Amino acid sequence: MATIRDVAREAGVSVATVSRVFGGGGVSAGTRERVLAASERLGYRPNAVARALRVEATRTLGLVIPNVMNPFFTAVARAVEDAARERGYSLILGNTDEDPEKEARYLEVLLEKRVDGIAISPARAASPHLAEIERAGVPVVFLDRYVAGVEAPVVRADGRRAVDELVGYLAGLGHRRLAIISGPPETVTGGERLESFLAGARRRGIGVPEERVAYGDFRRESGARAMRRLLRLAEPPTAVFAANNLMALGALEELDRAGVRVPKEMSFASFDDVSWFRLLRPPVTAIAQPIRRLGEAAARMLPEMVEGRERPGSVVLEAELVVRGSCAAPGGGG
Amino acid sequence: MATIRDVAREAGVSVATVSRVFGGGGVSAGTRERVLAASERLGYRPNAVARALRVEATRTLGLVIPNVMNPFFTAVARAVEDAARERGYSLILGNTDEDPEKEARYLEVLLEKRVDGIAISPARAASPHLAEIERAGVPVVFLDRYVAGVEAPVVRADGRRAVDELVGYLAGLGHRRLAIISGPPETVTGGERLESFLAGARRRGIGVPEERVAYGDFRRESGARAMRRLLRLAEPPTAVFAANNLMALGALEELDRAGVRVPKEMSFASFDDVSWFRLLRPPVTAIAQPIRRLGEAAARMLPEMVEGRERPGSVVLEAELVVRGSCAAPGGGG
DNA sequence: CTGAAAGCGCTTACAG
DNA sequence: CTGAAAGCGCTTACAG
Repeated sequence: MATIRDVAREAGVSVATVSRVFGGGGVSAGTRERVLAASERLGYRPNAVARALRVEATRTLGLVIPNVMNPFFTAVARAVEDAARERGYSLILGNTDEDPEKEARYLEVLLEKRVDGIAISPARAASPHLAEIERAGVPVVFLDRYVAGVEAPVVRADGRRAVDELVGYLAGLGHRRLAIISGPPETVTGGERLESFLAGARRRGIGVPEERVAYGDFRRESGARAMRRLLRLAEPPTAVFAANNLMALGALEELDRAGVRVPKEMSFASFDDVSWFRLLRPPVTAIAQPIRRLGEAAARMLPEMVEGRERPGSVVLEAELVVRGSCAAPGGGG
Repeated sequence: MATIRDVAREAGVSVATVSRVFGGGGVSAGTRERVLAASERLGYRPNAVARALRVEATRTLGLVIPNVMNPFFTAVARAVEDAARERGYSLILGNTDEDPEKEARYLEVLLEKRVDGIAISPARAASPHLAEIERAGVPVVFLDRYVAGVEAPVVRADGRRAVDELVGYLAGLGHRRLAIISGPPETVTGGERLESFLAGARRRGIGVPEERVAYGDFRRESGARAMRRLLRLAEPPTAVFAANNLMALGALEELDRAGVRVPKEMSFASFDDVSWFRLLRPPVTAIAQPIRRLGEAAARMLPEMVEGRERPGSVVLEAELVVRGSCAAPGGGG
């Protein structure tokens, strides 16, 4: 591929002049035209890696998320990507599969590739690489989850109030045997949803014995497994809350397979709302996160930090309970 | 951030030696240790952009898809990302929103960033930039869709047989008023699905008048709009086929909103299978693409081409009709 | 407005 | 095994 020198020679100018034509310096109209014509003839494309080396900025951002297959992250990714593109940044995508090892590898690569900033939803609450990144001065934004001890703004939805509200709703319906399919408690979101569920139940005089807390990993298969286990209990729950959309999918598939009727024989609700929840019979009661607003906030934040305009503060929005038809009074009393 | 010179000075060796330690040249055990210790102390991370400039390879691939929110592309992206990572490549993600302009901008950026290869599902059947990329010698593989005239392998599922089979199935059920919610006919997949649907109907003596061909853009909202239009027809169809998953979602929402009962009052089928189709009542009859195998094929291919081992041939797999419960005899004869 | 030159941080023949 | 030196393709003070 043609280089800036080829173009300079072809146009009869210096490489500095060619650089100015593409970089936006002052160049006379005639010269500019000759340079453009020459670069057209040669099919010249400025080499962004040479430029990045020189100006010490890659115009590239890293986005590290646990799972592209999760519609929540997919929607956030879309928003981030959109805002990044608009501001002239590219996005390197990293899918960690909730695996801290993979996450560590990705962070190393992003560091070596000298990305200008990183948006990350960390797999676990601790990460040595994140501390290194902080030291290296690379702007970081946490998405949905964060790790303590790292000075970086967080963009997330707080689900505690909505989960408490859900528990109240279930209690009001008459449920006393509540179960949760929890995410990993060591993640912020996993821990928060579990704790507010448990606390909400306790406050209402409802005990949730350990056997009715089933731990999953936020992925679909673990949701199915958890539901299978809950259904086999000597005293199965009358209402189950899945702590994210993917585990809800697995749990619903399992209910289907087992022929358990919702909400007649089992009430069900999910954290995260997904478009197809409304199409199910009954439509699924869920806790919706303001995804679009989250994505936009994250997307705006990173370029701001990169360009050093300011240190933005965290953005914490509220998740909302959306009552639909998947919960009813226990004991077939629907 | 520390550079290779800092490490060299700290370890009392030349930069060449430091480079060899990280690049895998022959270095004595003692020297290696001193270099590693020094780089540890300084928190050194090799600068991949300098390396890329020097070796003329970025170890970065571009992935350009029409829509991250489409579970099909999301699954393919995941497979590509996985295989890329395993082979030491990063992935720059580009979301075109089916917009040829956005696609063109992305391709320019990828070209300037000197990615080692590009996997793309083009928005339209023609693209001047793709020709330039070919000239530039950047390896390309087409995913799902391709543009004629560009010499690059394609990885896709051929849906023609399955669509024909679906039409036969519907005809066998007694349907004579067939409708299709088609994708843009100028895309390979849009055109192919529409044509095989029309041809299958014709061959069975069923005419599909123009008013029963509703064009969408492969996105959800267009599916809803199309279904709304079909329902308002003086002679509405008795069976509707949506040409992809997102338009199917929109169409199903519209059927729901209009209170049309499936399959009693309307038979419905979709191209693309999605996990939640099985959870609907009735479960949706669909044409499934072998996504995992497609993703794996694409993922394997690109690094192979980049490393110049060979020019792989195209991979065309077959889509499969999965009959479930959303189609029945017309006229409430379910 | 334009050009010569230094330098961004690496890798890699070449020599020893 | 180790080092000195050239060069990858740019940008940007500095001088004219």
